[in-house]
Amino acid sequence: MSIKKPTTIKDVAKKAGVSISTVSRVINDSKPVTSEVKQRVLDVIKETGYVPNPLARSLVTKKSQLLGVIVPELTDTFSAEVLNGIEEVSKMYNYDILLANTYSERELEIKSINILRAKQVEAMIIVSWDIDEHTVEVMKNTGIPAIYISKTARDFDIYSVSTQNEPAAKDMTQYLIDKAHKKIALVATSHMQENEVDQRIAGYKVALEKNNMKFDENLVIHCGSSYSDGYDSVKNMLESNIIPDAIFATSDIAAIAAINACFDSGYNVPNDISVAGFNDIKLSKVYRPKLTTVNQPLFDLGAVATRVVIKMINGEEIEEKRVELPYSIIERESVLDRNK
Amino acid sequence: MSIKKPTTIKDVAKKAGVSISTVSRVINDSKPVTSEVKQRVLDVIKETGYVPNPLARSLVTKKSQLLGVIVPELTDTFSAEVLNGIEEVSKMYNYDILLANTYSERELEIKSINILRAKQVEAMIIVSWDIDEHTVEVMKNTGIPAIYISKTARDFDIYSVSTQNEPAAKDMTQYLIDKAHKKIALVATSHMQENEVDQRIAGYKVALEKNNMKFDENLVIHCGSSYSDGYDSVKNMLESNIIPDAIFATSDIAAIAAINACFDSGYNVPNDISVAGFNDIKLSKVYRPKLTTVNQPLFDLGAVATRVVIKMINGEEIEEKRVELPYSIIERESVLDRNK
DNA sequence: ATGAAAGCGCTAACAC
DNA sequence: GTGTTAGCGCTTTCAT
Repeated sequence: MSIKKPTTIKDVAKKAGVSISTVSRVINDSKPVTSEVKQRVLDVIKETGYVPNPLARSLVTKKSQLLGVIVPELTDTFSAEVLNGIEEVSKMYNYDILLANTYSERELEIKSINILRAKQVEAMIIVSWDIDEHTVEVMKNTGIPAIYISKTARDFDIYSVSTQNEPAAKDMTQYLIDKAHKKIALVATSHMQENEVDQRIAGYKVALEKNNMKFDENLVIHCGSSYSDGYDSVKNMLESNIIPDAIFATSDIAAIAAINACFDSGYNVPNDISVAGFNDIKLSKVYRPKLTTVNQPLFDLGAVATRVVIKMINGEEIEEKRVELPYSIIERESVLDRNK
Repeated sequence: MSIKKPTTIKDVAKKAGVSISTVSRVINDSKPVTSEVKQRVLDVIKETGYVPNPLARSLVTKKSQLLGVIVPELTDTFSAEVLNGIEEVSKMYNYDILLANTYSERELEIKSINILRAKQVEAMIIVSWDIDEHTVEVMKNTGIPAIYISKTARDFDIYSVSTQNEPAAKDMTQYLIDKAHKKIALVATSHMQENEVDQRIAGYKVALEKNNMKFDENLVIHCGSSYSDGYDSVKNMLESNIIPDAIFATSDIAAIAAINACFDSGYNVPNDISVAGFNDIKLSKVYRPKLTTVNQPLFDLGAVATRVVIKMINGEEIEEKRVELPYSIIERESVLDRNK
């Protein structure tokens, strides 16, 4: 490991026979410089491989070109894909990402905010299953621009990007009804609290009412978000002899768990029971039967959030505090049309 | 968005009626300070909510407390889990992660190195499917400590962490042989080049030889790493009437693709054909039949790499340049014991 | 158009 | 033990 002191602006200035201010002007294009001098400086820069030290620059400009990103879980498809979108756009705008992972723990969330703040990030993007009031408070107190990517964003007065959950759930339920399903169970997964899936449950209810189908509490299963939670819940339902002709799960993982539970209880999917999911994770295309599900533009969620946050940094006007991206229903194999 | 100028060391010094050096000493514990004075400073810090500006600190200490992490793909389970390990350990050591995603593109890889370097990261962790010579060269030229997480690491004179690929493949092949499989196909997926799976192929060969089974070129399928690549290849093989009694895929995704291809060609897994994978991604526990596969300690790969790299930063001696972590075979349902 | 100099917030000699 | 001061590498007035 050779210890090579990096070239500084001083070195360049000396080599080019100009003052450091001139060098600064050249690299920032901030003030006119005689083209001849400019060229000389540029040559020296190329020759020495000089790279301005962003730390020093940030110290004076107060612009770190850093975006803080807080995710609840890295290994989760949702986060990963959103992160992809964030990464792509921030790169376009020459921002870098400072990453923090919270495992959905409140304390870690707040700690992360403080760390990222200390690191001088210019803005934060917070991905959360379930936004916490205290966290929002802490975030607001920092005075740093922030945007949330979360289904629960509408419960707070914050900038956010999300998908339209209620209509999506309504449409999927309607889709199931259109395919002549009479007894539709809902597997409502929640990460932390109940309230976050409320919108999807609401959508489910709306569709039912619209079709004069009565809402049956027994057909609504609340469970955790893990695979095994979903599996056990559905297994239980089936064993209690509550046999729906369709199951709408509010996450793909739960939907897959439901499919497996059905099979293990002797029911075929989709012949006996149809199953629909939510999220369109990669796996849903691969699993057999291929999952009919609701697609959310995960990448775009991240991309849009990043654009908004960069606008905020630049002091630009934000049209709407809450952006909702469109969803779409992806028809695959796990739902059978029972009309025929 | 209230514009509040953050408290600086000066403000604290003034409020506490001491010099800034004393404040510095208190916050860094770098020199003894009378406990009474210390308390006074601490009080002011608490009162004002002062947080030292790491940028300014880094500028003088040349320690950014930043780790650069380069991954080939964020949405990939492998990267995500490794990243998890990196995140966890770096947090322990008070380092933050600057993230770059390369989509396995050489150019982006090099660009990322330069960006991260400019951002003053103290070390880099590079996750790569297939290490590129030029990239290694560029990296070495930066003089920044680096460690690679890659199967192809052994081809270079670099610090690396990986799993023991060859023995793992050998063992899995042996396992298949032990279960009385006579005709074992190998689906060798590669991300970019051929050479990276060589070790696994080698392991496969070794096991075959050891059991006096002859190596049959026709049973080795080379294909890309995507699901559909794997699916198509296996489908083709089956349609060419090459019917193995076991398929060993060098990735779980390929293994799942193989399972689906078998089913679609009318073969039952594991009754007609056994299938084994590699990686033990989350999905492999959930898929039906549950996948028998090789587990790699993904999280640990990241964790260990981070520890090593931090040691390097601190100028500590590194015992071995190449660390290889143990693997294990996870027996699930996709392989049948044909001895009975 | 260019240079000199101040200063961003902090650490680390160096004095006392 | 504590204060003074010189930078770290850069941008940005303010002169010239």
